[in-house]
Amino acid sequence: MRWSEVFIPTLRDAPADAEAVSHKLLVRGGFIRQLAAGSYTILPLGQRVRLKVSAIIREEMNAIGGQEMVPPTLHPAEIWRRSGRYELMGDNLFKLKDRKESELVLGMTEEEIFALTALELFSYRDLPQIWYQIHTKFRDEPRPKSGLLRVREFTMKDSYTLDIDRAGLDVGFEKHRDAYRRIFSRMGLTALDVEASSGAMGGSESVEFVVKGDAGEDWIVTCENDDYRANLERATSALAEVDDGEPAPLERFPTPGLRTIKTLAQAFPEIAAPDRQIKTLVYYLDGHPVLVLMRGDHDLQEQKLLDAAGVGEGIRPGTAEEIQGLLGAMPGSLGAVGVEGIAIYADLALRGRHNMTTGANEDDWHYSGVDVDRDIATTKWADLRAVVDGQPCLNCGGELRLWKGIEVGHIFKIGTKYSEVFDVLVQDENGQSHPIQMGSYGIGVERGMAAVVESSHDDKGIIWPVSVAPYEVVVTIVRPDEDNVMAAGEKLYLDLLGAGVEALLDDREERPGVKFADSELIGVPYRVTVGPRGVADGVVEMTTRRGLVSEEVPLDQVGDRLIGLVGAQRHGS
RNA sequence: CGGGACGUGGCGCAGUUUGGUAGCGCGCAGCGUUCGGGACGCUGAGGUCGUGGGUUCAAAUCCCGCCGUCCCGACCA
Repeated sequence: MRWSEVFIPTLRDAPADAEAVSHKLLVRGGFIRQLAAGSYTILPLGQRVRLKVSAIIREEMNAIGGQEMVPPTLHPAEIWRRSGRYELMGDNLFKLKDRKESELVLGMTEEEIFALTALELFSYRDLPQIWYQIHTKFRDEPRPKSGLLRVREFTMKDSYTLDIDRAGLDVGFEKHRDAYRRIFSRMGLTALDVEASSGAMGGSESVEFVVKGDAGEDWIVTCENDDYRANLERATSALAEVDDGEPAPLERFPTPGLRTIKTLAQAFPEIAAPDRQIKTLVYYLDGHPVLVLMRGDHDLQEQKLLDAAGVGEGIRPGTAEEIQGLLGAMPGSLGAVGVEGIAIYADLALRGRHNMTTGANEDDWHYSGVDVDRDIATTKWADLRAVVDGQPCLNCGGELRLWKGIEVGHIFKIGTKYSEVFDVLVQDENGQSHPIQMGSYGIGVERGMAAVVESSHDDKGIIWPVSVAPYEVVVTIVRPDEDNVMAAGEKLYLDLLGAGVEALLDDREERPGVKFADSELIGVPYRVTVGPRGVADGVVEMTTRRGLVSEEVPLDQVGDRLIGLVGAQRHGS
């Protein structure tokens, strides 16, 4: 393409409120323009990148036996009601009505649709299957942000595995893990697969692919020795043994004005050190109150509570009034000793502990000598604790590190949730019917693009890897008005095109500085500068975008050099 | 949804406190001089000041409602 003829609206000024680097650079470089909150036009330059990302995904999905299809994104609400997700997804699901007042929804992930399609599978002989689509998803995000990183309409590759049994599901899951590793690596991303919470998707096990980056919204926990990695919503750490000493009797004692873990510990260091206290929190899960017990020096990880309770969303702390009505005391003097009729979730760190201190459900009174197993009617034990930076690794005792990441992919073992709802049954070799085991796997295409920019840029602009670059080479003509220069550049450009290299000819009537700056901003991996200074001597300057290193190359060799360089990197690594 | 901020040519902003009929930089068009790291001169085009109402002789400016966008919190590819 000739730059003078294509639509690449670069900007000198960044959008004022853009906060993520990728947002700024993609707007400035003329890749995207915002239409509304969380809604972007992908401009020609952006579309070239998007198509390359999609192509990589498609190749790798096909390589593991994936079959692409195109289901609708507009669905009857009825289908979502049947799976229970019409309610579960809450306001995140776009809902609308047609002219007949029939209720419709816009797909935000499509387990339901693929499960229905799978109704045409009847036998174990038909399995396994891997089906996928690459197209638009809608989510009514409460807060779109950071350009392409979080939007309301985006392209997702979602695939679904269908298997006769758990073993088959495990195989499909691992195939996806491998495919995802290759996809992200080919895109030039360093993505880590980490254990994650399954959230509203349902299912037993999930792994998230994350790319390190401050613009991300995920907190990731990894061990300094590299043998542990998990999402904070899921992560856990080793705990030092606590010696509780000889059991003492349960006793009430006055604690006037002591309402926090800290002040109580200071007043009664012997019996109320933070790790000797039981913190009692009141939460409402789907409208039902629960008591959540944590060790005094630990914080609750809310997602873990949701997972333990099997609740999709609908979590909130109780208000002071609710708590007063429920337990008869205000926060600061709460406890679960003797409490009945309310579900009690206790963190595993409290298991087997005695000589503990906790509120007595009367303002300004506490209990000491609490034996958790003896005195508290725990409904459910669970790991509810939020990991803190520096805690010891479960596997090796090394220090855990917390860092922010961008979730670029997520793979789930769903199991039979949807196949049971929609009666997707297949017969095994003995003629017995089983609900199909489903897996569900997603990659956000535009978010992936943004993640590449987040992790590959410098103060001049984007640095695209060849594998996803909008153009592979830009031929920059320094003086397009000088015929011999223009002719030399044009010949090189045509030679590159002829060899299959995606070249952009910067033939614009601009000063060299403008052209250099623009090509660096849009991140083309290689630039050849053709100017009067070199053409006279038969040389041009070849510049690699990463590091901006330049060298002089004879004009008659530069084409082959570039064809070789680009060809070697086009597939990604 | 809770908290904070903003809305003025295509982009970035000033003007609002103290009402007087809209300005700067970039970009854009024409001409000329320039041209290996974001040039310069001259000329010019382009604005319902988000929107509806109110106050006033007079509103970008003051008051009220609405809409939109961004940032901080709870959700996700």
